[in-house]
Amino acid sequence: MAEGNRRVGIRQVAAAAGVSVTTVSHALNGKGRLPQETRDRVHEIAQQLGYRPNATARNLAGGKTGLLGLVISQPADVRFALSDFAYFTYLTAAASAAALDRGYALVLTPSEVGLGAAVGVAVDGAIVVDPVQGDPLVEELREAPMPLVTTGRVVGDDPGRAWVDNDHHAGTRSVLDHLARRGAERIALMTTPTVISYSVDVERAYGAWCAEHGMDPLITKTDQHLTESAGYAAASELLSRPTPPDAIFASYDRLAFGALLAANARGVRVPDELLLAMTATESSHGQSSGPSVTALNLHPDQIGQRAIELLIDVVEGRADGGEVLVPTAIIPRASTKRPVPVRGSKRSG
Amino acid sequence: MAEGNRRVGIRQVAAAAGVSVTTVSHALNGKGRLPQETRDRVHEIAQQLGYRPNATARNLAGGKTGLLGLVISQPADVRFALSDFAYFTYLTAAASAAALDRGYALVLTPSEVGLGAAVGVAVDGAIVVDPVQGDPLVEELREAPMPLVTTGRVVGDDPGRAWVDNDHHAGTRSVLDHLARRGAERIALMTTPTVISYSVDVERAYGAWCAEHGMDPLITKTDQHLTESAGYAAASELLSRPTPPDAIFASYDRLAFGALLAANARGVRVPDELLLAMTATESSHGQSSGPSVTALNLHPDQIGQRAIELLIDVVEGRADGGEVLVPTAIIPRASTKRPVPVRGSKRSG
DNA sequence: GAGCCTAAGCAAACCGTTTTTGCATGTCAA
DNA sequence: TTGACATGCAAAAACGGTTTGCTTAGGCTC
Repeated sequence: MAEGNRRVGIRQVAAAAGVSVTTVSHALNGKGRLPQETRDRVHEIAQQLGYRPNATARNLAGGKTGLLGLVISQPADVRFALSDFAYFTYLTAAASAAALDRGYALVLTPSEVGLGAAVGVAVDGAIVVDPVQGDPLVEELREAPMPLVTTGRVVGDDPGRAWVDNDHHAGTRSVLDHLARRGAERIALMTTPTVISYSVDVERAYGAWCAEHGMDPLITKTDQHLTESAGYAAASELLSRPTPPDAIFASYDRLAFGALLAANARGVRVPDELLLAMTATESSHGQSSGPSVTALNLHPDQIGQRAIELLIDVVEGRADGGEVLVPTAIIPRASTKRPVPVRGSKRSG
Repeated sequence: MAEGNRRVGIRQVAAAAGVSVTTVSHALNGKGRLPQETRDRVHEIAQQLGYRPNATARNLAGGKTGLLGLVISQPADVRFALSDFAYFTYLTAAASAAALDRGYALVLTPSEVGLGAAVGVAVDGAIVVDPVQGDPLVEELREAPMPLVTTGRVVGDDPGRAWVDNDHHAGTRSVLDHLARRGAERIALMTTPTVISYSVDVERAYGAWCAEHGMDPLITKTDQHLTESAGYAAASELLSRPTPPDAIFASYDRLAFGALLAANARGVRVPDELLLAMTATESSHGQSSGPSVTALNLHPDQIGQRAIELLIDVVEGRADGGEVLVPTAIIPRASTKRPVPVRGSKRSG
């Protein structure tokens, strides 16, 4: 279809349609004052000629770059390996695809570099993943100012910011409910000291749930390395207490896998003597032995997609702030497979 | 520093330097005929004014997009989870940083989408990671034609293509040597059926090494899911043979972790009764129990960086083909910790 | 002194869009 | 009949650079 010696541009379309380039531009972008008939005709001819607008020219005229940046916030004192987190990979892949769909390109920026003037390319907006409290990058971007969406809130932020997050409050409660229905009476929460909104939300929801259910909260924090070893150590400590918990909710999959190993090592049977649940991504079937672990699925791909959508809305002036909550889904597996007691004769139907 | 009401452009610099925009452009890009003195002066003033060239305008004038695409090739019949591979994460992150350094933006393209006309943005060149034999994407890009660099070769390709890869041949031999020096006499190779140059190279090097050392080759292929379970199953089968191997070289870290579990389960002690080595990335310390596993480090970050460098050379016409080999490094750990026998009285020094 | 060459630098065209401005029409109310 | 006001479209000016040709001044040769 692509005839002619050069790539087909707006001028070729205009010539073929017998109109001016202005009209073509207006018709294709739904602007200006044109009868529907003209719009349709231009569209059709553009289609026939295989016209693809030149994004660079469009960006230049529009004063933008067409680039969006994505940075993963990291605590200053710990360099955890990105690759430990399937979460980031899924989020990033989905975000990139969503951006492409909308004519933007997503560029991953190493957090050491940031997005300041030092970077070779300028971006129209940025996503910061899991901002750690006090991360200077967020401050810097806000000063710029640069359109910004965070996934996970900035702890301590006022309302009105643009962010996308899971509904960790509801998710945590659903896991705790799940464990309680299966007989858990002392549920421990295993989490990390890193101050991101995720940790804060989970702890808070756990605290509230415990208060409501008259359960003593039991929170254990691992060190900052989210490895099986950390989970192993924390679980070993928990299980060696005089009154050990009868359920553990781990806020990262690898902590749960470590906890499972610790239970095995001590001869504590899961799920018979200990219930185990974790927060995870789709891919967290990855543990290699023992019963499969019940998971609260965070849908990082949805987070990534929604973050891009929100960011583009901000960039293009359709939105300013905006709080998007992505629901979580609990996936029961063997580690909590126990009969649910029938209370009284309560039945639905 | 940034004075004036508008962002400083080439015209502002020209005015401040008392020269034309042509001169500024030439001075800053090292083109045209100008005395060094003028170049220096323009540079200095540009610096003072905080001039940053607008990449979009530059691209428009130059007829490029400033975007490079990166796609991970996948076998048609298997969707393995990207996140299983720290390798891809490291490679991608390093590639992105390298691209930014050179004024390009790297965009991750989902392999389902590819890089054809269907994608919203056009790219100046592409990297295909680990092209699987018969991947139509590579064909398509070559037809386009689009500047292309692969990491890992396309199996069956003629020479003259542009690719970056580890020296798997040398790497494999160094692992086998390492195992042999520690007493291994029946080394099994555990790998996968996926046809990428990596698998092919490793198998070939293994075969050659065995022939040279008069060892019977023993290759076991797992199913295509590169999980601990797959490694567990394959290792179990190996260890149940009448004459089991006394060493296993796994071509993926998770296969090795699974093999370790299988050995534990059967009471086979590592490294005393079985030596274990694997191919891996920096982050592959991730197994949760048992001895740490000796690894052949692939340096995916270097692969990513070199691939970008080569691609930009191709895009900008400085290169056409080019074969870049990145060395591997063996990292001895507990799983092969055995005394190396002193042969005769041979000593160095 | 005419002719020629070279170095240094400028003006203007161009890249492919968007957006603003303005000019014909046609329609309708006064 | 005559403004007043939409309507439909075109011309031209951005957007911020790069690139292609000049022009000009000076030095050299004959």
